[in-house]
Amino acid sequence: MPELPEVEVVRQGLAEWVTNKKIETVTVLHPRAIRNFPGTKKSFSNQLSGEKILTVNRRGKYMWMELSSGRALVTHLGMSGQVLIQKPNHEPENHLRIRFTFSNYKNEMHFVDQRTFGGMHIDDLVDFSADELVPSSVQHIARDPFDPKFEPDQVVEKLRLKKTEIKRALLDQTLVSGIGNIYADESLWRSKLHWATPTSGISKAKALELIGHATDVMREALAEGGTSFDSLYVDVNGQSGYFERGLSAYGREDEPCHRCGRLIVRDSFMNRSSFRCPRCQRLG
DNA sequence: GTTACGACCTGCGAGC
DNA sequence: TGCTCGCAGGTCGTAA
Repeated sequence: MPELPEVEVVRQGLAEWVTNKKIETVTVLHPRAIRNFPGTKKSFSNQLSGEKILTVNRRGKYMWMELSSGRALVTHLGMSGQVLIQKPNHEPENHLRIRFTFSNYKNEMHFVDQRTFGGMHIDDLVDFSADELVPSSVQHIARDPFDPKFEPDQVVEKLRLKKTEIKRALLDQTLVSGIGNIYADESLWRSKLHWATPTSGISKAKALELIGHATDVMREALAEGGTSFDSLYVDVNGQSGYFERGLSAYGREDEPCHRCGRLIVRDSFMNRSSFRCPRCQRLG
């Protein structure tokens, strides 16, 4: 599932291949892929045709391409989204949703999404802080740990004011962005915290340790090209990452804890799974 | 204002 | 073999 490291891998690939490329045609093959765009498929295509891609940026799991008109093409991969660079005669993917061609580049850009939780839309760029523009639809997203201006102290301060469970807070993209189910479980395992620990009961030092572990585990994953459980997560060239073998909790139900040997358990949490060591990560 | 929860969506695998 | 059902989970809207 694309979380911060996986989206960053895609962003880096896109920055390499589509910067300074001029969009010629845009074909929308599934309406849900542009559900956050207020216009029609045709107007989406018309608004993008002729635009030059200047930069490829990211905040948390949101990615956007800054366009020559001053607007942005915003992309969220959702659960199964991929942005692929393909040769012009490439067989269309089963779940190809949007196809882009360029006037000064022979290859195509394909937005592929099996579960259609992801999508693209066009947005205005607005001031976020000094010399920093973000799409208006991304304004509410907090800085992620890869952001040079990310301040762990501020996150910890806000986190400790919340009245909720620690994992729920980690997944709150308005508090700290980029963390999804996989890296939340890994950070909690490294910090020896149960997912249901109340945020109000966590010391400042422990909360800082947790944010530090979240940052570390996502940096390690980025260095390995991200985490892949299946063919749903790949980079722009269709290659999978290798961090799955670096995981200590997520997806390891009934396997021994790397620290104490007890078998990892799976709990149901927020209608999804949460993996933890029953000895290292006890509640209270 | 804050928190909790259901809905959205599709392919895959387990179970019958 | 073929069918049904549960599961995967990021985000948003709505209810409390």
